[in-house]
Amino acid sequence: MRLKENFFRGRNTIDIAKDLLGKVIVYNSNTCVLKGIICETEAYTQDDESCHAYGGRRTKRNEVMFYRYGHLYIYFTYGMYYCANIVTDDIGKGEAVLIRSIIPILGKNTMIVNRKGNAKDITNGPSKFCMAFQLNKEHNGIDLLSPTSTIYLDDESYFPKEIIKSKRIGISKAIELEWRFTAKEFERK
DNA sequence: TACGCGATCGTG
DNA sequence: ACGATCGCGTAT
Repeated sequence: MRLKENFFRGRNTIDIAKDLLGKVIVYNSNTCVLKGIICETEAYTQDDESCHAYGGRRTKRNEVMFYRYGHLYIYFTYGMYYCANIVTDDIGKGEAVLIRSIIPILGKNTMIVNRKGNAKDITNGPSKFCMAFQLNKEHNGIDLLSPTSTIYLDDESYFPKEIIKSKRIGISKAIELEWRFTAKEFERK
């Protein structure tokens, strides 16, 4: 069942980051359907120095972070890569969750092709996930909660057996916060 | 207009 | 451990 507004409404970003573990991200492209179980996330809040929208800082790049929860914020980094986030708060707040890793459950062959034929470790990193799903700036600002959107979140009853929290990686500020969440195994209920 | 750096990845 | 590679944010 597709996730609806009530998954986000009135809830804080940290809790949403945890609850996204086990949810399925679906992409209906023109040519195929791709699905993966979200298994690693990182939370980024407004009062978090390493967040693009820290202190309400609003730029052309991070504009989508200030949209309502459920929108997809995709940014370009390191001159080569994209990272995908899900906006988690109300309009004007600027909080989001980075999708760091997924487990492919449908369209894996297509993902391998999208990853230039490299069949190993195809989706275990934020930019690897974007490459496998061919997500780029064209998808920035998509509303995952819209009934007609080609990308959306689905609850297919996968539940993490255990959620491991740890420090976020690849950042230089607020590194002490344990806002990275990982689930290694899931059970279907 | 100029410059330094980055929520990464792949190779060695 | 390190190089690739370029848009963005900040300073001039």
